[in-house]
Amino acid sequence: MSEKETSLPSKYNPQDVEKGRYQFWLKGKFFEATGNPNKEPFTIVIPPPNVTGRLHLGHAWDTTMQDTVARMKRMQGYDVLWLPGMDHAGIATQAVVEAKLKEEGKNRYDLGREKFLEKVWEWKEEYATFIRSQWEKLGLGLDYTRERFTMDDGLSEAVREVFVRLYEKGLIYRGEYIINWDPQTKTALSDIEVIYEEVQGKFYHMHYPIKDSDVTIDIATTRPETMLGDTAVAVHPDDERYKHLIGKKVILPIVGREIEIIADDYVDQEFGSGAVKITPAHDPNDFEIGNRHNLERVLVMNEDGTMNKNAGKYEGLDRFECRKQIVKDLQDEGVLFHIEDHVHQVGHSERSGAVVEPYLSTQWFVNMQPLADRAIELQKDEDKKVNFVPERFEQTYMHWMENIRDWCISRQLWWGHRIPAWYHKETQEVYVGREAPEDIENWEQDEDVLDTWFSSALWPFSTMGWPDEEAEDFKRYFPTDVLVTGYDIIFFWVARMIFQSKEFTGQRPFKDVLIHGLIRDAEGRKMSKSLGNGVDPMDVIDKYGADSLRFFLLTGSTPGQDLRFHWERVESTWNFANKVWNASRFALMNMDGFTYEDIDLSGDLLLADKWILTRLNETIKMVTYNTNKYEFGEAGRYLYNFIWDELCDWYIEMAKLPLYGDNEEKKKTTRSVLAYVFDQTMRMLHPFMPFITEEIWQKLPHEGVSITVAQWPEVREEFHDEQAAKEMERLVSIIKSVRNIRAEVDTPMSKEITLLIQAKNDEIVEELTNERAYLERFCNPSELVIATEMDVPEKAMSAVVTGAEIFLPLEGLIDFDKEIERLEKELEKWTKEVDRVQKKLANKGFVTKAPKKIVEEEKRKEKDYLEKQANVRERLQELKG
RNA sequence: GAUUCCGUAGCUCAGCUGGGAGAGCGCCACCUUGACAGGGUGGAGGUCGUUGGUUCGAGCCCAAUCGGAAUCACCA
Repeated sequence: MSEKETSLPSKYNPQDVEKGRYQFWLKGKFFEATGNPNKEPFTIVIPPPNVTGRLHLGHAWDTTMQDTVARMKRMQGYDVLWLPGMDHAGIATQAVVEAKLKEEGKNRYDLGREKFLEKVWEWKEEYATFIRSQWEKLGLGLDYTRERFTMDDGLSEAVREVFVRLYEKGLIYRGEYIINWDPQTKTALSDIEVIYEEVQGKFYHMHYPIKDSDVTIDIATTRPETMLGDTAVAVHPDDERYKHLIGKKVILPIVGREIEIIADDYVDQEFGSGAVKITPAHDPNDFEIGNRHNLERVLVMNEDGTMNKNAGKYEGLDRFECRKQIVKDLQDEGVLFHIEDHVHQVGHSERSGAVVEPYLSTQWFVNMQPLADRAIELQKDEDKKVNFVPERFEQTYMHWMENIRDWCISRQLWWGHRIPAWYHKETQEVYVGREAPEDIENWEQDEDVLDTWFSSALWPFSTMGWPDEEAEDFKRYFPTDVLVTGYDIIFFWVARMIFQSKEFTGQRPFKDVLIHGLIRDAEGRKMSKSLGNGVDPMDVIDKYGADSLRFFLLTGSTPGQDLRFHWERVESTWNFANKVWNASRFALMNMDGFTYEDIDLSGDLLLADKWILTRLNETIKMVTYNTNKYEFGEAGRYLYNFIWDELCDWYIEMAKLPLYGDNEEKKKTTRSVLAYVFDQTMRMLHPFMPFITEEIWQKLPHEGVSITVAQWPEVREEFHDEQAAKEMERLVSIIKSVRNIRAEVDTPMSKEITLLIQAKNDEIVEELTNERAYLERFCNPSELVIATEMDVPEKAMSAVVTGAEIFLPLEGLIDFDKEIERLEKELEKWTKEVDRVQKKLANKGFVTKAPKKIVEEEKRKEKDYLEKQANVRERLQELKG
């Protein structure tokens, strides 16, 4: 083994530790899937971030969880493929590039389609580089040899393949329907891209005059400007109030158009006046009614939300300006007779925030029902279904699938996968195909592109070479093992991946899907640009290091819950990292020249050694178990407690005894245990804090080139020592009691005291005598007596532990009244415990029905408590007497 | 209207498919012990929202109820 630097600076500095480490990993190709046939594959595909900008804390959280799983699996010997990539994010990306153009006083039409797309590609390259550098800072073990982009050739081929196949099966169709129109970005949206918000609006009540009569019919609306497109008034067929009017004509005010009063079951007699204006071109329900009654569809708006020529004198006005005008005019004409406040839900575009307009338009749709049915069916097979973690999200998913609506997939954008449909210039014939038609000069391709999510839905298999089903990666790494994402995109993405995967590969896209929540600010608000409360993960890393950020994210919440960001909590994880650092520093300081080959655990182990190895076993068990269940918080807590409380506070303190002593044999054993425990601990901590653990591990006696490919710790039964655990417990109780009494009488550790330990039997005397050195180190006695029988001085403080009583003769320091008071409290405590246990044991139901193990445990406790109670009582009587 | 989540120490949250209430931060007292003063030791602080039920036993299961949040669907 070559000579190496074994010392560490006294302060943990994440910048120094993390610098260059990622390059070392990449150079070693530790993150590249090997394809090794002797290893079992384990696959994760990254949820591709949008190429619109910086990664936020949500990405950091999401990817850290994936990295943690991937790193553990890699160490466990799997051939791990964690595939990186990015999403072209149609609307979002086009919007930012257009915004940039606007700054230059241009728009996309000035450039033209081709030039504009060149600009977007430039933007994409810039941000892809930026995103990769952020992944690097987070320490993500990604296989860059397989990085993908949703608009790569291969992925685009997959998109066309899926489109064509669905079209050929009749599952994709084109038609004129009411869709959600965003007048700002001038594109159609799918239903889930519309966010409904409660808005304080108005409810306008109007009289529509009935032709050839002096009566009117009252109707109400929240969007009075749409009345320009009314082509009927509908009432319920059974409504006694209106039955006689059915078939009569109404003169549409302002417009003067004659429209019919029709009867339709859809109308709710109870709501409003029971009569509804019907605008088939601007309302989905009215559209349906219009179809049933063969009504004319009158579109009154342009694509940008201004009124068109059908609006007559209102032509050119913005829809909201038109509303104001028309309200005024209707009032003047006496048609509009009442306006009331009305709170209702108004749809807004997820991307632009604009009020969405229900709008008649020709678009492409996916006929969802058959696909959804198959996805629902999939969940019925326990071995083939997608396992949601936490389980409850499966219900959310299923509910959506069971109430599925057709998916509008065309978008009036330029950035994205252009729809593979061509229209014959003369015959208007439609051609859908993987390639353009041969006599291309006679055809025109559809101008529109596909919804971004159409390509993301194929991500788990399009990235692996599909539609080539013989592609090696596809055969080996698909289906993937786990997908990690937030609950906010279950519908957008998770659900769509599942039905597309089922349809095209016949399989689930991933075995597990781990759903996490949202990151919020310290007050619990969503982080958003408008609030300006966002925290840049790179700022956190600059301040506290990636390891601290990661550990905070992993341990900050439980699966499915939201996570609040608190700087103080990141700081406290930094403290933990610093603790790990300094404990390792101590270990290294005592390991000069010690090599991995020198580790020898076969010698005589001291109590502390046996105990820490037992605790290590337990920790390995719990960390592995919980990480496998994606319970990173629990796993992290086991690591934290083991390292801080057991390893640092007890083991290291106890190890100082042999390390600072002159028994070379014992020193070597302790060094072995230290080296072994630190090695194993660093490995376990590595998926959580990759940088610091690699740094320390490299300096520890170790074997292998990188901790990233070191073997994951295994429980070693030969190290499990129940007896040592018990003895350690007694020892710790004694030490803590002494500390307590010292605190009570204000006697710091530096002052020596006399310590008398009266053990219950000879075995315990022997046991404690063996551990005498520890007692001396931790209690600092001038005199230490351990015996079964002894003259107990009257003037002494005392305490009881299991199997022994301790006395500290502290003449002059003791306030006897206070000591009696303290012991009485103690007695009360044990009496209470005894009562509780005895009551439990006297309960026949408990003894007969509770598991044996529990009953035995209670019996053992009863014995222990009775003994302690008796000892305290006796002592109290002595003092009083 | 349907569904879901949350309510536990001053604050932020854990609590492992029911078996004696935990952590971090904050607070109080003490400690310059040779890895760490961003440390150590000791301590205070909780009717586990409320009420019922199931059970030998409930923070955990069931029902109801109060309060907070989210998602979906909505009547013009």
